[in-house]
This record gives sequence, C-alpha cells and structure tokens, in this order.
Amino acid sequence: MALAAEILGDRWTLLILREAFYGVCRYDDMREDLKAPRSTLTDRLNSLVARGVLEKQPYQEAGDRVRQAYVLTEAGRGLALTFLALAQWGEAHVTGGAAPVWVVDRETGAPLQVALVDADGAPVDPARASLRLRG
Amino acid sequence: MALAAEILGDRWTLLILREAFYGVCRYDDMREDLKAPRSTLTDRLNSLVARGVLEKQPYQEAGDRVRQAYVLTEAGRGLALTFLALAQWGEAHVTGGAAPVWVVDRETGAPLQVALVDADGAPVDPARASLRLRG
DNA sequence: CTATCTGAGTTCAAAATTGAGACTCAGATT
DNA sequence: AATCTGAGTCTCAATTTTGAACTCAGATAG
Repeated sequence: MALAAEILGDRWTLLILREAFYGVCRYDDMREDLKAPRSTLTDRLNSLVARGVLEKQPYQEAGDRVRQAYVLTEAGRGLALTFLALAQWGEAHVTGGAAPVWVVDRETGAPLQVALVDADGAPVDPARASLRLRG
Repeated sequence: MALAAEILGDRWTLLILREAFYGVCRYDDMREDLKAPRSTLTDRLNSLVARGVLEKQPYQEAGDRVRQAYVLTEAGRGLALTFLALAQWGEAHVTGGAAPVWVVDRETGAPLQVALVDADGAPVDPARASLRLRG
C-alpha cells in the first residue's frame, strides 16, 4: 500500500482524480474547477500519467487544433471503489459538510453501497478484516 | 468529499492512519515505522485528533508515568473500507510493488473483498456508480 | 539527593514545495 | 497582420517540511 499512498496522499492529486471521475478531462477545466496553480496541476497530471493512472488522449474540436485530454486508464478506473468508499465515509462522518451526496446506479437510480463481502457475497463487518501477506 | 480529501490528501496523514489500522498507537512507534520528522508527526496527529479521526487515550505501563496513545475513533474506524479498497487496488494495479497483500477475515481467514452492492447485496460494476445529490 | 534515561514533544535554520502571475507558443479566426 | 485560446513554462516570494538539537516530567539508579 505504500505506493498507493504516494499516489493518493496528495491534495491536488486526489482532487484531480475526483474531477476525472466526474468526467472532466481538460487542463483548463480542471484548473478552473479546482483553482489549482498551473505549475502544480501540470506536475500532478504528469505524475499521474507516468504512474499509469491517467493517459493523454488526443482530441480535436471543430475548427481547432488537436489537444490532449487526460482520461482514466483501466487502472485509474479501478480506483472508483476507493473514491466511492471515501465519499460514503465523508457523507457519514464528516459533520456539517457541503452537499450531501449519495452513491446510486447511474441508470436505474437505485441506491448503492460500498461494502465488504466474503466469497459468497455475504456482507462482513469491516472490523473483521485484516491484511494478510500472500503466499 | 472535499473535506474528506483534505484529511486523506496528505502523505503522512495517510501513513499514520495505516499505522493506526495496524494497531500502532504510540508516537515513537509511529515515528520509527514511518521515519517521519517529529514536528510533522506531531502536527498531523493533532489535526487528526482535532478532526475526530483519532483520539488520545491515556495509558500507563508498569513502572512508568501516564502517556497518551492515539487510537481510532468510531469515525476513524469508518475509514477501514476506504483503506481496504485502496489496498485492494494497490494489490491489483500497482505493478512491482512490495509485499502483496490480501484482505481476509481475521478469524476465519476466509478471503474478503471490497465491492459495490445494491440494496439486496447483489454486486454492481463500479463503473455504473454515480454520485447524486440528496434531496 | 543528584545523575541519568525515556517517551513525547518544541524550536530553529536550511531545503524543498507551492502559489500567483507574467510570459510563451502554435494553430485558428478576424 | 493582429488577436484569441488552450496548454503549458518561468520566476520569485511565501509557506511547508526536514532534521537536528534542545526541553520537560516522571521513573530509576547510584
């Protein structure tokens, strides 16, 4: 988990990834949403690309030159569960927060939850979980 | 999620919480494990206490004076899912990492997984999840 | 009673990182 | 030819982080 911590353990990186999950993928849109300094934003985007969490994808808008979009890679999309768990936690435990938010199925609107389950899909109390070395 | 990001979006804070989940709760033990500078460690521990994620608990060892232990609060323990999801991600996507690790039931040893489920406990693809404002 | 040890800090200067804003650059538009 | 725009780079002041040294209080040793 040490390397994972290096990736998530940074304010701007975390916020950039949240933007990415919301579908924002252009430099200037992120900069405006986050009010991040340009140099920091550039730096974090590059790190995320270097670590394979985001990738640059060329795109072209009508009558404009080609530009790069930053989109989540397969690995990056894998962080969805972590973010959802974090959102769920913020919702439940961070008092007096901003907009309360809910995890739902984007198509049916049904409420969803991040949970710990065993091999049969039965829910397990997170307090029972333990990290075990493999092998 | 903005405030949650403020809490997790810091290298040392993240590592301190991981220690706490492993059961490490003494200043000097954390300092040694993490090789964190004293002033930074003190600062982060205080923030975590101020935000109600950790709390100080006095403890006394035989023939020694009373000292403070830093233990997870109820809210802090709520972050377990987030950390497990992150560990699971690191395991799956961070290549060439250190010790590969597995989430298991601490009593039965059965493998566990962090998953997104609907109200009936049926698994749902995280890509279907969306954050919706409540109300 | 004085000296010493230990965990848990505080203080301080040097080094690294961040932030705000100005500047650059390439292609599209007027 | 002049202007606009997205996506940066550059610069430098302000903030944060580091690491090392110092402090403090109570326990223990001599």
